[in-house]
Amino acid sequence: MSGWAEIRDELRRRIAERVWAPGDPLPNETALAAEFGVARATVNRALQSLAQTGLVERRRRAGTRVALLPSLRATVDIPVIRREVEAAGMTHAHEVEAREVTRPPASIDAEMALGGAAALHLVTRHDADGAPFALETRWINLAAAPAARDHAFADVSANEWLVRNCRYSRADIAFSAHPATGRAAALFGPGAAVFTLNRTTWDGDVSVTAVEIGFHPGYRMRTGI
Amino acid sequence: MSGWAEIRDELRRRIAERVWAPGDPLPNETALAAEFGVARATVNRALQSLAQTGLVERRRRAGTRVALLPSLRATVDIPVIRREVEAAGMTHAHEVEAREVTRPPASIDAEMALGGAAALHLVTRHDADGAPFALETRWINLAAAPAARDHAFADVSANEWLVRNCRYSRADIAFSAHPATGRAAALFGPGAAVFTLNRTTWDGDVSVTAVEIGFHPGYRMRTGI
DNA sequence: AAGTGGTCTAGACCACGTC
DNA sequence: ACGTGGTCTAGACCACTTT
Repeated sequence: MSGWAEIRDELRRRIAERVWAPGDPLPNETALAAEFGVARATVNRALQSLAQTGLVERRRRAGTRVALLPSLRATVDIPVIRREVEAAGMTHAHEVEAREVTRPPASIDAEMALGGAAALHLVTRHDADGAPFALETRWINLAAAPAARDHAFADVSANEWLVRNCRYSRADIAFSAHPATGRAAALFGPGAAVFTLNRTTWDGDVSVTAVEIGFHPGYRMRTGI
Repeated sequence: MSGWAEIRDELRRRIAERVWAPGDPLPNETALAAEFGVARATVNRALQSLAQTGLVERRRRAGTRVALLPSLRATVDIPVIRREVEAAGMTHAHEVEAREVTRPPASIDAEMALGGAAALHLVTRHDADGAPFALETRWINLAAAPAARDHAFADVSANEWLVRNCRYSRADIAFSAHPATGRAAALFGPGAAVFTLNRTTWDGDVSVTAVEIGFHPGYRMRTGI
């Protein structure tokens, strides 16, 4: 019982066994360090790890308490689609179905803060072993990525190209479900429920790209704690 | 430029500006510590933070490199539904629509490793301002939570009761989209696309509960980086 | 005012994986 | 074998927030 991970596990065990019930305060770091015979920094590492998952709440002066309603906090990995397909042992292909420079609809213009400027619009289909895997509808801010205007995105998908050639500092992400419409209905069947990922990427105050990815029926995004 | 967060930001800036391009190695911790005039532990903290988001990859002896394909890694907060509704300024109510002790279908039996034992089956509806918000279908392993057999779950939802009264060490989580069927079709409209969360919770090798929550059309689960 | 967690230091040893 | 990151220590100062 000396590493911070072991101390984390022991604290987690005590919380699970109600040694400290939800809402109860834990001993302070100095006391725990003395009990486990380690430096305070080691206990601090363990407690910060527990706080990150939401199991305990820490406030200066007030101390550390077991969370009353530990809402689960999970880390999801949002992979590059090609990688995800290949990791499943399937062959990935992608095809540009539409590509044009045009003014986006008002909702996209507002979300990307384009101020009425034209943007590059891309519709791309990802296939896994020849079957439609995901349909990607993307807008690229040409002010943030001017080189995209001259790129066909035939070999390298827009996502991979942007990841490699554009910088970004922040991303807003949302998951939802939508009935298949338009092209998605043709690919996935009318009335299919499409798992949808929306992501808007920012470099400082400038939007880089907004993308909506609709996944094939049966797609599951998995994670764990 | 002294705190670990400032050093993290500076390193992130350099990566964004291609001082170190994807795949490039960063200087080692000792060199960075010397450059920034801080202790190595401070640089270590900053680099661990970057590694956690997937921006850099670290291996002993091989050093730290900018990830080739930085797949986005986001932390999603899976809230207690009552909290989520109330946080939106709406009134939460929930109603138990079905409750029985029975043997679950084979898929649940396998997923929860029940070995054919009966479990508590609950169907619960969550409302926000009187409108259906989510439909919850839950199985509770009575071997792990025997007290659940005598609990009506009228006042406190099963989720909150379990969080407060059961321990768990691990959870598998999956998100997907499904067409509304059965009770969900009645609540959300036939053909609605239902954002679905599946979660199985474990205490060691014993499953505690498996729950499927279908959210109302229009529900979005948001996060960011 | 006082006690808590947050962070930093300078040094050390170790585990690991690449060379 | 050896250089890297991973971790730990003992001490210190600080920021914050509650009392």
